[in-house]
Amino acid sequence: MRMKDLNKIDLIFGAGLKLITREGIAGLTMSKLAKSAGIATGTLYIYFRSKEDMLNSLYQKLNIESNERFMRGYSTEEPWYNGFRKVWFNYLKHRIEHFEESVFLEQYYRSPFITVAQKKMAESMKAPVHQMIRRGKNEGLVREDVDDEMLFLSMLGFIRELADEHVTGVYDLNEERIEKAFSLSWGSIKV
Amino acid sequence: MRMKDLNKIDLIFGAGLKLITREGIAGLTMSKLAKSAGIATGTLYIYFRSKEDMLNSLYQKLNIESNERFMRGYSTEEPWYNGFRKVWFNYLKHRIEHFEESVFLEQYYRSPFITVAQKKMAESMKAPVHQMIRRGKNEGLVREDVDDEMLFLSMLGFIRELADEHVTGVYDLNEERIEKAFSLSWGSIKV
DNA sequence: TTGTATAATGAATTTTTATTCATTATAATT
DNA sequence: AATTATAATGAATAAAAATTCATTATACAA
Repeated sequence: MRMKDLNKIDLIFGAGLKLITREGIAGLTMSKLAKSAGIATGTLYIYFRSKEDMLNSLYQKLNIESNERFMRGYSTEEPWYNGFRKVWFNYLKHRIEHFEESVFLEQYYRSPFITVAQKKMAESMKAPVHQMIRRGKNEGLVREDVDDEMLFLSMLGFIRELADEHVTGVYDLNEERIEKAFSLSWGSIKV
Repeated sequence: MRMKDLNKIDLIFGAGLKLITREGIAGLTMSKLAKSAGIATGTLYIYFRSKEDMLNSLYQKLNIESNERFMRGYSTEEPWYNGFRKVWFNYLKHRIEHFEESVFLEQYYRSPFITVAQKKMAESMKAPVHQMIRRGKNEGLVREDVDDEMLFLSMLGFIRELADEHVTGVYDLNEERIEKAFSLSWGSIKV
């Protein structure tokens, strides 16, 4: 008995992300997807029930994966500043190296495909970063006069713009600029 | 001889933006659009050659309108800080009051519909804000050790996140929080 | 008023896209 | 090596969406 080729799912996902980055979810068709993945259109339906199912699965996978990456290497054992720095760099690295995923996640969030449960889940994923910020406050390292969410957004928004412009070739990021950007972020949240 | 009803174009644009905010460009169909605008599908084709033409026109209009709003009231006659504050508030106000437009502009940017010329134009729209930042440096008010684009992005990214979360009901913005946010932005770019 | 050019309509048509399915190929099992 | 269950194919079909067009309604001009 022949088995399903599990690599094929990743192959499809990869091709999908590439197409979506170029022309959005609005530009994605099943035949383009199959062609780009180098398989027959019918094969798509062996791995996914429908186009909607394919997009749902992709979202599910990426949402978990990417949120896992943000906190990688962070530990409450380590000094707070080190952890914060790690998370900041993780996030920038993530937005750059997984740019296509970010584009997809944002588009999917405003597509006919997302479900209510998925919207809720996305929201809950922010918890670990909030915890980190609160710890920074408790240790007297982060300013208390600005609430957690605002601090979070100032960091997140900045990194996001930096990465976007870098990837699209508008603003080239080098080691020096990245350090500068980090110190800008840190400067605006530290006590 | 009966004339075209020019209000109808805005009616169509308005209905389009509402639908796109909810389900993205991927979710927009001409029949949904007509229904939502309260007209017949055929009527859409009196005002626009095609769906693509409709989206192009909408983009063109919004891109000009929204960029015009950012610098509204800014003048080199006034003290720099006042102008900066004005632009900062303009931008936040814009992202909140014209949230649907922002969603559309971003999706359109990664859709099969955008043209190369439109991409270039979008880039060139940033010039006035850059000029403002340079003026701030010349007057010794803005830190020289960070380049214009980075300062721009730190401001832009933060405002954008704030507005998004506010509009989607995740983070409620009040007078006090807005002032706090502005001082956070200003604090990170001032000398 | 009346005529007329054009706006508006929505069902019919065309085009595009998603999905199915009969057929072939292939990996695992005996 | 033969069997077999299922993967893979891509042309055929179904479904959805864009666009057209014959018909009707209406604003403007004479």
